[in-house]
Amino acid sequence: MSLRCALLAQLNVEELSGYELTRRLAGSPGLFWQARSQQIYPELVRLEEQGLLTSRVVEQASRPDKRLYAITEPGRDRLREWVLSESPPSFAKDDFLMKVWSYGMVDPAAARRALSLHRTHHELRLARFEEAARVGSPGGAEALDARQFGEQLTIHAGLHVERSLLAWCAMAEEWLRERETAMRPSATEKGQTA
Amino acid sequence: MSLRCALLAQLNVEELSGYELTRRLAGSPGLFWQARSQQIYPELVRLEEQGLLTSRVVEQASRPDKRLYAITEPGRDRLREWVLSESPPSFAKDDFLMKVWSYGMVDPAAARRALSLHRTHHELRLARFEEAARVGSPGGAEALDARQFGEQLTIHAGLHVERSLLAWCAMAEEWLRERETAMRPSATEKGQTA
DNA sequence: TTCACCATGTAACACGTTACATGATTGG
DNA sequence: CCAATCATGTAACGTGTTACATGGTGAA
Repeated sequence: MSLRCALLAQLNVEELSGYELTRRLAGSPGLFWQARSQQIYPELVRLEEQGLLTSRVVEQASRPDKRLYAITEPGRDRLREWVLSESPPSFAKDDFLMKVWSYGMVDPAAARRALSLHRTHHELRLARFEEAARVGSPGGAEALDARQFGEQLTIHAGLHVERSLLAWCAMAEEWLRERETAMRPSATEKGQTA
Repeated sequence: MSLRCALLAQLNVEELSGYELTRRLAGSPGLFWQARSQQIYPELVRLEEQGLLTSRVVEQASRPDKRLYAITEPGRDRLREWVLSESPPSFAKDDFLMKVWSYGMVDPAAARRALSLHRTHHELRLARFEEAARVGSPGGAEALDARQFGEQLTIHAGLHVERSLLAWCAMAEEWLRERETAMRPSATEKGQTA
């Protein structure tokens, strides 16, 4: 439903090919919304059928030909409407937290290792967001054009979330360390229940 | 894939019916993983076919009979393995942030209204997490049993994330206010591009 | 020559949501 | 009598992933 609108949002800025859209959705917007080419190409066809996009083939020497998609007026209308529509927050469906839910039932030391590995993922993501923030706003806090403005907002959302999750990881590791030492003396069966 | 394990995690604590599991996954752990009965019942059947669960029918007077599911040893093995397995962070696929990406292209005042509505959702969720933290750890910081330990960890993850998102909302609303006033003087065509 | 990049797809499957369907008991 | 709660499902659909498939160009 909203891959549809993610594509419209990109094409609202400029004309792009399916290939280039695929690359975009692995870049900065892809930090919180990724999609694969196999999903994108058919979706573009559907959007054109619905009149939200038009396309034209551009012949290229020394490269395969490509089909450039452009947004139409109905497409812009659809996008505008969608952008301002309400959306419930979607921090639901988290694999990792479902695992953490059982951390009281496994060996605390093993849990702590898993957690610390997970933390490295978030450190990496934070670094990516920081990089994106630097690259995306060269003129500093102000002087953002229309596209950069929204992009920077989303990047900062990422920064906020990643930092808070790293803080949580530190707290959780501490909890596990405490649990570890609290269980050590009496833990003849290694404290495993799960 | 991990609804499977979400169910195993619940049943690792106690024997439950499909109905009760449905209720659980709309409660405290369900704050970050929800599933509907229509998905749960068939999944339980599949898990039993695979030998990860067993079930027995309990006849009830004055209530419909119910089928209680219990985890088996292979089920526990599967769960243990899953709990400690690596999972990449999953803050991907966020509808709302995809919308925010286009906030530079719509009327800033309208965007700010949408954002402020979104903020109320997060305020509500934060309140739910705070309530869950209070109810779930009556004995204070320590004295958590095996189940409460993991549950509290996940609840605190929720607390961290919700607070950071509220901070971000405040920042974003401020950005939009600034953009609003910056555009107002020269904005004869109301500043809409999208 | 081999690898990476450009460029576009199809097919099968897994996962999740919506809508529909049934039927008993308890409390207001 | 009506609504809510207990209890369990089926069917259709939409979305997303994995695997498979093709073929040209440019650089090392």
